[in-house]
Amino acid sequence: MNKKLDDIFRRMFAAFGPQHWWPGESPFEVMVGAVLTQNTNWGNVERAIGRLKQEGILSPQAIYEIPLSLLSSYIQSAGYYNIKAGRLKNLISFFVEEYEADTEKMFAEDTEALRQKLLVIKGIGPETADSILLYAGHKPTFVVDAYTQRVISRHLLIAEDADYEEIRALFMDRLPCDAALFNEFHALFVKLGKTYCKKKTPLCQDCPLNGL
DNA sequence: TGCCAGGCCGGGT
DNA sequence: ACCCGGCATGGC
Repeated sequence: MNKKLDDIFRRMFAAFGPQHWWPGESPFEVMVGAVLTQNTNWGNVERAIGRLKQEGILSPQAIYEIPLSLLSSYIQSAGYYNIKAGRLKNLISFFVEEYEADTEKMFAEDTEALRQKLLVIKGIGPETADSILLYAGHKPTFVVDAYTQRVISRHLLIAEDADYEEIRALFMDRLPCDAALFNEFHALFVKLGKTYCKKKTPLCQDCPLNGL
């Protein structure tokens, strides 16, 4: 394990403890949440998921069959609801048609092969695909998000203009390939980012990573 | 009150 | 191959 990354992980873990991600009750719920949370506050997503439950349609078959306009009205609180309704449909259609809505079957596939298939789906980009693989499938892939990017560029670990795959490779090349580690690491980046590394505060005062 | 949140796509250069 | 506008709600 790379020393600098090890230090970062230890400091974040010491500061915040285990994050218990993903906050969802089933692999399927994680898949839905992964789409709904695109560029969106998690609180708004929870409300949308609650609504889907309340309407009794938080299941692959129900989402597969429901009219697009009705789906978008239920997920309104998550924002971008017209776009996201379509993206959800795309993902769930793939899930139903290719794997009979069976997560066991889907995640039995080779991780890298499945990742490439997810990336073909319209509305599923690298972060959403990796979130599904890691948090729904417990597959060892590193999730990179805006917080991860901001934190590591502020702490001078990588060029500011590094792209997604570059940053993902940085972690995957230097860490043991362990889904539980990747899970906690990413969740801690989000926690740290929310607490100390916001956009508006260029100086991360009291950030546990200061002085590394 | 504006700015921001656990992105991604499509069209233009 | 990049760059940018669009998509939208709710909390602080």
